[in-house]
Amino acid sequence: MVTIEESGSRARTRQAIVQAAIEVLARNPAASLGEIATAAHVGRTTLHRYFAERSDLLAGVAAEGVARLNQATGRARLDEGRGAEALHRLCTEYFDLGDLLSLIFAEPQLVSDPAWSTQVCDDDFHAMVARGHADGSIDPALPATWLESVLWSQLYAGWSYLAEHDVSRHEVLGLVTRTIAGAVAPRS
Amino acid sequence: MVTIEESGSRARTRQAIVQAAIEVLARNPAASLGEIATAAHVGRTTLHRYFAERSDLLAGVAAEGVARLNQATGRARLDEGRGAEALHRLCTEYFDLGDLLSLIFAEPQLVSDPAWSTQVCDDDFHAMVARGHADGSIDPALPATWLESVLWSQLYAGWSYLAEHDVSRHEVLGLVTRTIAGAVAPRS
DNA sequence: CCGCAATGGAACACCACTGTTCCACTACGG
DNA sequence: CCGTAGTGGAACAGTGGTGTTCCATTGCGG
Repeated sequence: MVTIEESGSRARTRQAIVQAAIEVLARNPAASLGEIATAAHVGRTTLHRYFAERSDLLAGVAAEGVARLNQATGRARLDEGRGAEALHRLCTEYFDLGDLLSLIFAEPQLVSDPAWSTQVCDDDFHAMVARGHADGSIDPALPATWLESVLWSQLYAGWSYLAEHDVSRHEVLGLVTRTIAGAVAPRS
Repeated sequence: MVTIEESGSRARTRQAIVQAAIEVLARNPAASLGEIATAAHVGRTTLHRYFAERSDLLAGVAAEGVARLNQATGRARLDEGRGAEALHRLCTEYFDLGDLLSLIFAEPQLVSDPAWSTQVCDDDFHAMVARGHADGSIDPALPATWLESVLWSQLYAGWSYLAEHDVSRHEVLGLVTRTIAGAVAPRS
C-alpha cells in the first residue's frame, strides 16, 4: 500500500494525526483542521506537512477506516457456523470499532471514498446471510442488503445509547446482539 | 405559541422557508443560507428578514419538527391495545415524517434545542413499553430507553435503505416493522 | 391611483478557516 | 560537535459564508 517508506517518527506522527481526526470528526464532522491538530498534540503546520489539503486527510482517514473494518471482518470468520451465529460474531467485532462507527454515520460521504470499494465485507456478508436463510437461522423475508442496514443502524444505536445513558459497554453490546438476534430470527 | 399574528402572506413565506430548510439541511447539514433561500424560492435578504441569524432559523426548524412529531405521536394512540401493537402504530406514523427523520440524524444537536423538551412522546412511550412488558408482547429484557434508540435507528435504516436501493416506500415500511416486531418479541 | 407591505438584488464589512511561506527551535545520529 | 530531520509559531493572502444596509420593484387593498 505505502510506496515510500517513512521513518518511525514520521509514521508515528502520521498515525497520531489520523487517530485524532477520527476522534474529533466523529464528534463534529465540521471540525476545523486546527482542532484536529490540537487533539493530535501537533502544530497545524505539521498537519499540513503530512496532509496538504483537508481532502488528503479525509482520504487518509478513509483508508484507515477500511483497514480496521477489514481486520474486524476477518476476525468474525463469516464462513464458519450457522448464519445467525456468524452475524452475531460480526456484530461483536464491529461494535469494538468505537469512534469509527460514529464517524461513519457522521460523515456518510466518507463511505463513498474510492478506497471504500476495496472493502472485504460485502460478498462474504451476502454469502453469510444466504447460508442463514438456508440453515433456518435467519428470517428469509429479510434480504441481505436490508440486514446490512439493520446491522449498521443497530451499532449506531448502541453507541449513541452508550453516550447518553449510564451503562457499561458490555451491557450495551448485550442489548444490541439480543435485539439483532430477535430481529433476524425466523417467525414462529 | 406565536405571540404576534402575521399576515397570511408572511405566514406562508415563513412556512416555505422552514420547509425548504428541513429538506436542504436533511441532505446537507452544512448547507449555506443561500442554498436554503434558493430552495425556498426566496431571496437571501428575505430569509434574513424572517430569521435574523442562522440560529434563529434552526430554532424555527426545531419548533416545526417538535410540532410534527407531536402530531404523529398523537395519531399513534399509544395508550390503546397491547404494547407491541402501539409500538407498531408509532413506527408507522414516524416513518411518514420523511425528511424530518433524516434531519434529526444529520443534526443531532437539533434535538438538544430547548423546544424539544416540550415533546409529548417520552412519558407516553415509557408507559406503552411498560404495558408491553406486562402484557407479554414486549421482551422484558429490553428497557424503554433502549427501545427508543432502536425505534429511531430503524427508522433511519429504513430511509437510508429507501435512498440507496430501488424499493417502494411501502416495502421498506414492511421491512422496518417486521424487523422491529421481531426485535421486541419475547424470546421463545 | 396612492400607499404600504413584501420582496429581491447589489454592495459592504466581518469573520473563520484554509493553504502557504518563512524562520527558529529541538533532538538525535554520525 | 555539527548537520539534518522533525517540528511549531507567526504571518500572510485568499475564500466563502454571514449579517447588514440601501434601493428598486411588485402587488394588492382602500
